[in-house]
Order: sequence, then C-alpha cells, then structure tokens
Amino acid sequence: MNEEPATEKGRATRQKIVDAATSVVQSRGVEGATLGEICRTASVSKGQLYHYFVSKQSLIQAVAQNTVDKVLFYQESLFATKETFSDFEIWVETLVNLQVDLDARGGCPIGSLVPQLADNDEGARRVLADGFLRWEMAIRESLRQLKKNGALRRDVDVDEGALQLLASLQGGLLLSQVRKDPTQLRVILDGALLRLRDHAPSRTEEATQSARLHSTA
Amino acid sequence: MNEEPATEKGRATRQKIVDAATSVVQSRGVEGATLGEICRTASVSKGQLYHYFVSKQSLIQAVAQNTVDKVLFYQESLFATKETFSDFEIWVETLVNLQVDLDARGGCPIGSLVPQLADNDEGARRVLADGFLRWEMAIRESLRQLKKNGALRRDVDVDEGALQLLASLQGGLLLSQVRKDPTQLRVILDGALLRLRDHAPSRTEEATQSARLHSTA
DNA sequence: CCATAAATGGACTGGTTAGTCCATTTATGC
DNA sequence: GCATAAATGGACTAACCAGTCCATTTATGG
Repeated sequence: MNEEPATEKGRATRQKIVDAATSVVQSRGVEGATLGEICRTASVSKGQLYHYFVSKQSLIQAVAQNTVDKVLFYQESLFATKETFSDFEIWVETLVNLQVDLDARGGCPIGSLVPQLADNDEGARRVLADGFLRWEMAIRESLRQLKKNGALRRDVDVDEGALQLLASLQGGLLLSQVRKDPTQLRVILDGALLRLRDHAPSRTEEATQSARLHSTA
Repeated sequence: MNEEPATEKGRATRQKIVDAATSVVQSRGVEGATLGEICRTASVSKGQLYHYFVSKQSLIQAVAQNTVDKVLFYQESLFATKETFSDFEIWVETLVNLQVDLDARGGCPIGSLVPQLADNDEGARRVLADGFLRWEMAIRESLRQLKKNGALRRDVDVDEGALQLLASLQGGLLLSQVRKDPTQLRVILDGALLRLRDHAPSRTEEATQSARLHSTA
C-alpha cells in the first residue's frame, strides 16, 4: 500500500505532505479532507503527492501513523518520570490545560480517527490499535513504578488499572469536546485516579460469574 | 434549518429518509455518506429528500437527533429498574453482548458522531451534548435509587459517579471497536462499577438489604 | 368531484473529486 | 560535466457530488 522512502529532499517533502494531511484530516475529517486542500496546505503539487503515495487511502494510513507517533512522543515523555501519585495529578492537570488551550476542540487525535477508520480500513485500524497499546504500556509502566515506590498497594491490578485509566481519558476527552468543557476531563480522570489510590480489589469472581449467568440478548 | 413536519404519509417518508441516512452515516461517516446512497437506501427520490430537508447539513442534524433518540430509548429502558449492584452488572453484560453481536463494530452511535460534528456543526453538537446529558441523568437516577436502597454509601457522589461511568462506557466502546475485542468493554466497565462498589456496604449486606425494599414506580 | 396543496420522480447542472499523464527541473554518482 | 534517476508542476479527465427545477401523481376537504 505505502511507498518506499525517498532520497533526501524527497523524505522531507513526503513528511511535509503527511504533516499537512494530518492537520487537514484533524479539522475536516478523513472523508472531508480533499487532496487539493492537502496539497495547498503543504505547498506541493498533485504530482508530488502521487509520487509518494499510491492512493488517498495509503496517505490516510500514513496520517494515522503520524498521528500516533506525535501523540505518543508527547505522552511517553509525560510518563517518563512518574514516581509519586502527585505526578499523575500533574499529568491530569497538564492534559486539562491542553484542552483549555485548544478550547476543548479536536478531542484525542487518535481517538477521533477510530470511528472514521476502524471499521473500513483494516490497515489504519491496526495502526491506531498499536498506538493505544503503546499508550497503555506507558501507563502500565508508570503504575508499576508507583507500586514499586509504595505509592500503590500490592493488590492493585496494574494492567487493569492502565486500561481503565486510558478508557477514562478517551471518554473524558470525548465528553469534554462535545460539551466544550475541559473540566469534564478533570472530574473524570480524578475519579479514575482516586480509585487506584484508595485501591479497589480487581474484578471479583462473583462479578463476572453473575454477569455471565445473566447474559441475555 | 430544519423543515416543518408534513401531513401524514409525509411524516412516514421523512422518517424513512432519516432512518436510511442514519444507517448510511453510521457506516460511511458524515462526509462519506452521499445523498445518492441515502436516497437509494430509503427508496426515495432526490426531490423528496429536498422536499423535507433544506440541505445535507439539516439532514445530518436530524440524523444526530434520530441517533440520540434511538440510543436513549434503549438505554433509558435498561436503566428503568436498577435497584441493586447486580442490576448494573447485568447492564454491563447486556452491552458487552451487544458488542459481540455487532462484532465490535460501530462503537457508540452517538459517540462516533462527536469527532465528526462537534467542532464544525454547532447545532449537531448541541443535539449530541443533550443526548449525553439525558444519558448521564438516567445513570444518576439509577445510582440515586441504589443509594436509597442502601446499596451505595451516603458519601458516594452520585453526580460524579454517573459522569465517570458514562466516560468509561464511551472509552470502553472506543477501545473495543479499535481492538475488535468486546471484552475490553467488560474489563473497563467492571472496573468503573467496582469504583462505586468500594464505597458500598459489603456484598452480603447489600444482597439482603436491597432484596425487596421498595420497588420503583 | 373539483380545487388546492402536498408528495413524488428524475433529469439536469455547475462545481469538485481522486487519480492520470507527461514535460520539465533538480539532484546524484561517476 | 554527463548520464541516470528522482523530484516537481500542473493540465487534464471521468466520475461524482450537492443542490435545482419542474412536470406529474396522489391525497384532502368542502
């Protein structure tokens, strides 16, 4: 699907196209983003675009990868040094402030692509899923560090906690966006964090058991 | 923006168009949905579509409203009788099973529209935000009922709990969709529920207390 | 029944889209 | 400085898009 890298200036041009496309896709959506606007944004000709990408779809997949890389470069840096609980509170506040700056627009750059791509473009879906996996792993690692430092009780399930934190973040960004209110994200993430601090037992047997029993259409 | 209701058959035709549009938008996205495909799906002519809607945008807003109405009709029915914690576990399992049936495709019909509409269509944004508000209120009411029945401790903040539960649901649906794995939703929602349950009386107490206190109207 | 209005069907249009083609320019290796 | 390949620009096309227009059909009320 994708094209092999170019020489030297070529790689720069290619990246310029992907960056422009990422920006246009973010604001207009996947289907709403036209190659014309992308070329205009990148100050590049149509011929150049098709020199580096065989189709719009392959460009979109590159956009998905680019989005994942940018978000995770930032997030992984935020999670680099998390040793106390207040580090996580700082993380929350950083994300809330970012949403305030953005006027609660855009939501999560990765999450926003999911409804548009996951069901119709298997390649893009894998890229996005991989991004979330990296994200989840970064959170896990931080929680493990917290546990090691005694800031989390032993019986906290770090794997489940990381997944639930990531889900709260995604849901929180969605609700903040639709309500134009970044403070929603704070309430949601603070709640998720509190559960980790005060500790909750991981899924109990009876919870899953009774749920399975009642599983009807 | 929208058109006045029609006579009799007219209202049926209008609804047929909205239903078809809702379906097409769900699978192709807002920008990817063409009026041609919508007309074909609804077995309706172009003239009819523009007889009931002044523009594609107004049709999309009707689609947003239709989506909200359908999801909330279902969700509000699910929340009608929630008096014990196991009722919430049943709710989780119902949603998980639904995702299994859908092959983890589609995500939340409302949530999927947010990234596509919230930042570019203020009217649609309000419709979606209102839908989430109704959803949140239904959850709140159920949690209040739980509290009344003694299944939740007094110091649990029902308002925050409802918001956090809704956020976990949205994030859970997103992650289930992108991972093609409905069980993600279960882990995430079970965790969110336990967050509430931590503050609840012990299981035995809850079981006996909430057994048959007062049935809701 | 007849007059009026609503409902319907579908051809049509002007603009836009993804994608093609090819001539020209620029870099690179030798 | 020359040959080869990569990079670039932009005109072009066939398909498709949202939206228009209008003739025809169907319902309704008095």
